[in-house]
Amino acid sequence: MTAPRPPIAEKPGSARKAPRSRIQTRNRQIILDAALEVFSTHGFRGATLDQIAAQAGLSKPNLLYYFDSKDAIHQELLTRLLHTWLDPLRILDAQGDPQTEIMAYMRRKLQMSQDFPRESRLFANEILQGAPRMESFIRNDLRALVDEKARHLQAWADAGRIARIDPYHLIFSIWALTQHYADFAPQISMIRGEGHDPTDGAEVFLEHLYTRLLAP
Amino acid sequence: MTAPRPPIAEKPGSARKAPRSRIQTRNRQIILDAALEVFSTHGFRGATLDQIAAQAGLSKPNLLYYFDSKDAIHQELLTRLLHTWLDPLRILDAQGDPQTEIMAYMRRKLQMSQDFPRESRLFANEILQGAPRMESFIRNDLRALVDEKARHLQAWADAGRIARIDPYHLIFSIWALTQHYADFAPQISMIRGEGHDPTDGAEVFLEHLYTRLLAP
DNA sequence: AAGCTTCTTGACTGAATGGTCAAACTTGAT
DNA sequence: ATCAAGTTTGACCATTCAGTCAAGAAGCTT
Repeated sequence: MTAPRPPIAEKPGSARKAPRSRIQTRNRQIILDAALEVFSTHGFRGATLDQIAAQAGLSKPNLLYYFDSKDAIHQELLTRLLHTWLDPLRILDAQGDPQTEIMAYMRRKLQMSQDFPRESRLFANEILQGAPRMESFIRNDLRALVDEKARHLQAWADAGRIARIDPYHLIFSIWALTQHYADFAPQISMIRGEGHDPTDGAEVFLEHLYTRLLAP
Repeated sequence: MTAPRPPIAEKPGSARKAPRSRIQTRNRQIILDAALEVFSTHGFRGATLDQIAAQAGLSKPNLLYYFDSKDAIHQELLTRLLHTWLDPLRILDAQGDPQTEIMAYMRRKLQMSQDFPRESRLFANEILQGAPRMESFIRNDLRALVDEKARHLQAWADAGRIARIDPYHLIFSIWALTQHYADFAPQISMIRGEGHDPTDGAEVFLEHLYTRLLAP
């Protein structure tokens, strides 16, 4: 019944690894940057293509020349984000010194909150929505990594090298404390006065906190 | 030019303190409950009246019989939320025992995360959007309260009754840690397995943490 | 400069959205 | 039972939204 349709030249945004021209690389990046801004503040459903187009300084049809759909832009952002999201924890070394390692992990996460607040908000927005687009990532990749690192933390606690605390809650506490400085930055600014950087004093405080928490 | 328009009977949703029938009280509550569910997961712009109407089991025009607009529903939710949001901190007593007071504050906040996760997510969503609808609340009410309590904490620290830590970051840490269990509950569930309550073990962990952090 | 490809956009479409309205249905006081 | 007030909704409207398309503009290669 269905007539065999002739092969159609793929749009550059499409799946296949099409070689990308300078213009494509540049404009895709501009679009992703604009989309990150909009998605991270309004969530997926609250963001509009017109808004992203305006932010990017491109026309809406032009966005859809580079990406197949609103969904595709969002998906690309998430993919790129999740690819690097695990890195700070992955680096945590079971062979290293417990306090140094955990402290360094905390510092890496805090640094990410300072350097990539929009990515942090994008992630937060997804979780608030129930994480429908990240479920498999969290259930598989993230969970496996956390389980592994939690075993190391537990081993350190058992060996008396750090205090006897629940390793999962230790990890959650680092996520909570560091991401708070990115996700709740407006609140912090309004309370502390617009003068400060929201993270002013955070590193000192968190070092103090984890030094005391971890001491065996 | 404009003809003087006759006084119009106000809709029940309108501003003035109209006396409310049983049906009104009941349906307004049903609507607010449904709206809280929807707004807290999708944010203001991502939520639709149809979705709220479906959740409430009412027709869309019926929603707008009880509230003037989508905005009015959201505003009412925020007003109710902010009215009670400060209470746990307000109770903190400068005359009491420092450790007991701070610990009790942390426990009250954690309890609120368990009891009112949707309210917590609504708040988080607003902050992620830059807090446009809560700016004056944060800049005035919240800031004044935090400043006041921070002075008490500072006095305690100066008197050597708790450790010398930045009082603002101490408060932020309590917000971050307790709200994380509400706002990031899906992530926690997916990592720990659906069996647990996300807040399992949280109280013990946080008590341990603040005991060690606060000790002079 | 010619000719081909890549890029850009104005004008459009169908569906969704916030909101209106008049007519119909309930409720409660008499 | 009656009637006015309170409540509910189907049909509708203007706007916004994601996405399409054909035609034109800009790059690239020769």
